[in-house]
Amino acid sequence: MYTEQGRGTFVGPKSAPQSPRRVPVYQQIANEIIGEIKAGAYAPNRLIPSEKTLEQRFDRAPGTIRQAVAHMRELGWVFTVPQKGTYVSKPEDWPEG
Amino acid sequence: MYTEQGRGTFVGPKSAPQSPRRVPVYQQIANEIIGEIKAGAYAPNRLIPSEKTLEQRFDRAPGTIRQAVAHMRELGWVFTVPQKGTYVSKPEDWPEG
DNA sequence: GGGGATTTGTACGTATGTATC
DNA sequence: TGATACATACGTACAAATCCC
Repeated sequence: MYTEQGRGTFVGPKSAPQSPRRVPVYQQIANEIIGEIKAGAYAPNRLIPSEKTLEQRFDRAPGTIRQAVAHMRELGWVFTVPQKGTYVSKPEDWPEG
Repeated sequence: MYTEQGRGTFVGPKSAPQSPRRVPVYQQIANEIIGEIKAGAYAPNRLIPSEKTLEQRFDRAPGTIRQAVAHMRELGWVFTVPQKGTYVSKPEDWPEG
């Protein structure tokens, strides 16, 4: 049973047996970079590769790369300083820990 | 004096006399809709116009409208249910109050 | 159940602006 | 000055979930 704001309360699983639902490309890219951050490839307060560089590495359109970076930003893994670059957040700002 | 995470601490104004910096179109659109929400044009837990409708109303590209909606979402004015639409948040979730 | 319309989500590619170095 | 880097804005296409007959 769950509630959807403004629509009422419903009974039953929200999406059947949790459909596998494909993972968007931008999330796959984000996950890969996050893995590298956790592995220590990019240190806290240090720049990750530029969006341009990531475009080439993943061979994806600018918008897709921007979405990936935005996703990591929302999760707290990185922060961006305009016209400078995107930095790895302090570990205490990382999710689940 | 101010600090930029990862770069150090600096003295002086960050951008001279705080340049007026133009307001992006997506924020202008968001501000206009937020004004209408505050004015009661769209009630809490009710749908705001679809992105398609907003495109026509503001005569802007889809991406710009999506950014405007995303902006309102980040600020807490609305929430989106995929494939259903974007709803006005409960007033207690609105910013500054 | 079927089919179509609606609506948001994802992804592409391009151009230009603006701040930083 | 020039190169780099992110921000904004445009337009297009298709996917996927929902809703309404």
